[in-house]
Amino acid sequence: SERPPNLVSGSGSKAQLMEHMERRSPTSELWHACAGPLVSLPPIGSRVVYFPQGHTEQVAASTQREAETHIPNYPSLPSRLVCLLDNVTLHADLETDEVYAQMTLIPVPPANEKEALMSPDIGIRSRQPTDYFCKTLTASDTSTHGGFSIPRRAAEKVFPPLDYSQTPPAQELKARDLHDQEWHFRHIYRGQPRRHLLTTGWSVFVSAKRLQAGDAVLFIRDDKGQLQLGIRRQNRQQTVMPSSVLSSDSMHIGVLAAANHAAATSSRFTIFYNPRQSPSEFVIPVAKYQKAICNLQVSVGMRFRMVFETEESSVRRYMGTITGMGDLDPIRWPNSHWRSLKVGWDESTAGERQRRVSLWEIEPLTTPFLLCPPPLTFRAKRPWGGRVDEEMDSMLKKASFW
Amino acid sequence: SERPPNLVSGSGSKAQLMEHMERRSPTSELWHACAGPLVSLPPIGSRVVYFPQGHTEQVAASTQREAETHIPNYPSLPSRLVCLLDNVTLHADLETDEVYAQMTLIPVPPANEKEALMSPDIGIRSRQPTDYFCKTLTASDTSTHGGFSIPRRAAEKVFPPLDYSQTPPAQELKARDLHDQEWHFRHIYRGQPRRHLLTTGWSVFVSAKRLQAGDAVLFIRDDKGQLQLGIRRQNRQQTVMPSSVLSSDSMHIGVLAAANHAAATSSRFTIFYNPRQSPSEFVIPVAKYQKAICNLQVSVGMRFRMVFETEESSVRRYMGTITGMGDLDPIRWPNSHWRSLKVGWDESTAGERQRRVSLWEIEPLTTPFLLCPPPLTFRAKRPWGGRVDEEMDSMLKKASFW
DNA sequence: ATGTAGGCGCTACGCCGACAA
DNA sequence: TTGTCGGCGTAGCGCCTACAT
Repeated sequence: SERPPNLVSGSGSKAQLMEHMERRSPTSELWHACAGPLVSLPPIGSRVVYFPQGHTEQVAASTQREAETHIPNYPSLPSRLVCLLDNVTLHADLETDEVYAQMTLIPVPPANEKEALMSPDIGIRSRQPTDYFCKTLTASDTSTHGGFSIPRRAAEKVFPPLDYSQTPPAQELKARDLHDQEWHFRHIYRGQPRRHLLTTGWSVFVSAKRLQAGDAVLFIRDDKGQLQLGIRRQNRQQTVMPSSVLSSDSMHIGVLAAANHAAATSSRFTIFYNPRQSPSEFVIPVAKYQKAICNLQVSVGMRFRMVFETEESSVRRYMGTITGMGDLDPIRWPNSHWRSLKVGWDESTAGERQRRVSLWEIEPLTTPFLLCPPPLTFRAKRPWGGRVDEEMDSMLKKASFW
Repeated sequence: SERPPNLVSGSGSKAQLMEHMERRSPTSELWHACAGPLVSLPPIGSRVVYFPQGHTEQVAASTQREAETHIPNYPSLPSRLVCLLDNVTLHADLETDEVYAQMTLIPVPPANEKEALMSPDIGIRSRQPTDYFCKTLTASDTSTHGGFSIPRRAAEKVFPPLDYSQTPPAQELKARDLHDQEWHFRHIYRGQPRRHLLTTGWSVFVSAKRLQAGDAVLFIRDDKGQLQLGIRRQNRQQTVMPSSVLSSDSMHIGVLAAANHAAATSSRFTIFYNPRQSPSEFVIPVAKYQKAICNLQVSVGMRFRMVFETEESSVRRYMGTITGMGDLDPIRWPNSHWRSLKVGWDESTAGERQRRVSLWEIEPLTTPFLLCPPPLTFRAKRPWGGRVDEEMDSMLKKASFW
């Protein structure tokens, strides 16, 4: 069998020079594929609820420092801020390819908060791409000894079909990463039994991205038929970032002071949301928040389900019971709904699942008890929403409360 | 001639796993060698003057964003804060080996500021190690084609002497980097004409540290005769760090809010000082500050000298003239001494030298005019100080003012 | 269906002088 | 004195199949 031609990874070598310049934003499809099935971003122009508490949790997770006690209080900063989502841009870290979103928020003046909270749910949940696959790399995939073994169904679903009359069938694939950088691979179907492989070009990709066994790669075919590829690193490393720029305390204070100042002046402020770093979303569509707060009557002992991402990047629901309710931080953030529920999980493997969750994260199993009038457009038709909303709807219908 | 034995870079392979854990702080000698000859840190327990303005300049340099206009004002935060330097720890970035210092400061209550400003100069300037060398890497040094060419004098000064009876003379060198990680090199004296080279082990070091031509390595022999090695990267990259954790605005605000809160409560706060990133030192010994403010009568047209670091990491003085005086930011920081002097430089190659400097950075060429009484211990004997102080002393002696 | 290992060709890494500059 | 190059030997990269799970 003939040797493969000398494929040069086109822009791969020049990449070193451009390493620290972002060329283009990732496509929405690729970004969401990397972010995972649980992540959805509220649409630009919609109203959201911002939780400083959740934001500081993300910073703490990034700096690997817990919040210190000597952080100043901002008595005028409420535990939740209703905001206009002025802008959202998608990004990927230049070092790690970790995805994050930059959001600019404009706090709604307190006088208009109530009204804003009633704004309709115009959210179109960003859906996962359909023609994509994600594979966790094995030791063989990342070793220098060979190439990348493509799961059969994955190759047939997303890669262009091979010409099986060739012996062996092979083609050159081009795929663009989150920074719009192009990578070249030789895709071949060979071996006994037959299998799909990426050979030439794969190792330069692995070493350039510093992939290790346990990390995952992800290929999608976009609506133009072009291939894109992304990375999901194993939780292990996740950019520990001791920063050396700002102390964790100053970062913590910076989050609060920025939000406080923006709230006081109704001016724009900017935050970064790292879906795979942050323990929970801290920018929530008002409708989702409002439904959870007003429509659900929760109580200790109540059973619920909650969605989690599986190893294979699909979703799975875990069952649990509410074991308590109350402020996570009664001193600093009294009367906050952030992680106000203490919960226990049914399965014994629940080691790493949170012991505290927020109202809007759970799907109750009992019929909800309505406390507030629903938003005006509540029964209006709208695009296919997330599962939580969908099930809320069906439950409300069953309750036939009005 | 026989082939070299198979040297394995001892901890180099395991290093991957430990990549994100700091093992030990750099030694003071190595840290200062990497920081360069201009950098000195005030001693723990001494009084210092902290400039929020200078601190935000460093943050701006790190995030590559200029300070935005919509940063809130902190009217109660003065442009300079007299502080007790509670602690200093030395560090090196785990990704880049860039050195930085973590300082914890405790603001002195305004009532005691005047007194604190008069505290004696107990500073022992951290001296550069004597047995060290620093070489900027050439294309040959960093290419995969060969090893590292050691300047002759450098090798003879810092490396253990070779046994020149061998043919060729060679030895194994071990050196620890800023993270106390050990690296192994084969040191050989060969070629026609004879020269010192590092061969085996060098390329793994270059690729692990991602060194490029233009970066510099630096070897020192410490007081126990052990070798240490550090890195000074070319200004080019210098960890651009788009962060993805905190917006540059929030960082900026965080610096100010943290200082403001610490000043208001006389409580400890933490800052990072990146000597090779920051345009200027922003934590100054009170004595140095006080001398510059009180003892110098500066005026437009006055000639001065100022110390800069040369390419070869030694020092050199440039001549200039004061062309103006006034606040750098009259709105936000009125009556600040931070970069209050506008200057012009004699040499036409002054492209990258600052157009604005602070009083304590310059050495005036005229006899100083004393305005305030000197600190009590001013004439007391003290350890060998930095050049600026030394010259100040001699000038004051010549002036024979009292 | 796909992870790992043995076989083995060949590239490029890296050790060596020879030259300049 | 020291930067770069042509020369080469060989380690290990990477393409292939076999085999196991």
